[in-house]
Amino acid sequence: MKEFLKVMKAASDPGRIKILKMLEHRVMCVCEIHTVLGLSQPTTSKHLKILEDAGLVKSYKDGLWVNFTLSDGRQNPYASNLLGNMKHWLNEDPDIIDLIVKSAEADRETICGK
Amino acid sequence: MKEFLKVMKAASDPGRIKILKMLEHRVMCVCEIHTVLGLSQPTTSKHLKILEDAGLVKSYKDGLWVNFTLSDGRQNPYASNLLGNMKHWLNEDPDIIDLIVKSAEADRETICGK
DNA sequence: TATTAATATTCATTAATAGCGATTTATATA
DNA sequence: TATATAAATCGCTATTAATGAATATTAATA
Repeated sequence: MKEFLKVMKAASDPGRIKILKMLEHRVMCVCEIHTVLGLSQPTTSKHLKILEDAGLVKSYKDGLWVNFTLSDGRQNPYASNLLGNMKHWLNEDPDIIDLIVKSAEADRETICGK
Repeated sequence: MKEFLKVMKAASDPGRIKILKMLEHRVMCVCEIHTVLGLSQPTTSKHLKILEDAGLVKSYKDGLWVNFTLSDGRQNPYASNLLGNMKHWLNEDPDIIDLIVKSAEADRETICGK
């Protein structure tokens, strides 16, 4: 029950859903995500932690960057199921469409170094 | 996005998940649900409203009683999908097993009239 | 080793949610 | 019409969650 609720709660925030939708298209680092999302870096970092704890995303370091990708979902069946469904959900949502465009343009080299 | 989040939020509370699992087995009125769940009648009523707003359950009146059943999910694809999955989720959870036993024994005629 | 850069953590503030007692509403019936 | 009963709503408190500024941590590099 706890694992299930963790996934549902993780999926209950618009910012976190936007992160999942962006990660469907490509790997992103924290500063790309927070810039595209328009949320502060700490807030974004916390959202990512919640998603990771729920088994929805995973991360790996690359120098100073921390890259996030969608989880393969082998650990958590609820997370796996949600990720599978999400792929054909919200693709017509105007906010999501806009976000995907922006995230495609976002480049850590130009965005993060400022 | 709003409809999706509504379903995820509705599914983020243990009491509401318990309600859904009980309704998989039979129709129940508010007083049966609140008694079996051990939550107050107002709290239970509010949970049911949240579930109904999310398209997860529906209700119909029968005299003084209000009966709740799982929604057929025709209105909301997210709700429909969740209800379908829920049927094979959490069935081994000890709390849920216990709850189903209790809900099977609960009878509005003896419980509610007190 | 000192510095810079990306991310994580801490902290304080505000907003949202769960909970229940008291009350109201709606329906049935004496 | 008066009464009883089931459920919904109101008012309030306590807990949880989201947010960002400030700070700490970690890793690369001058």
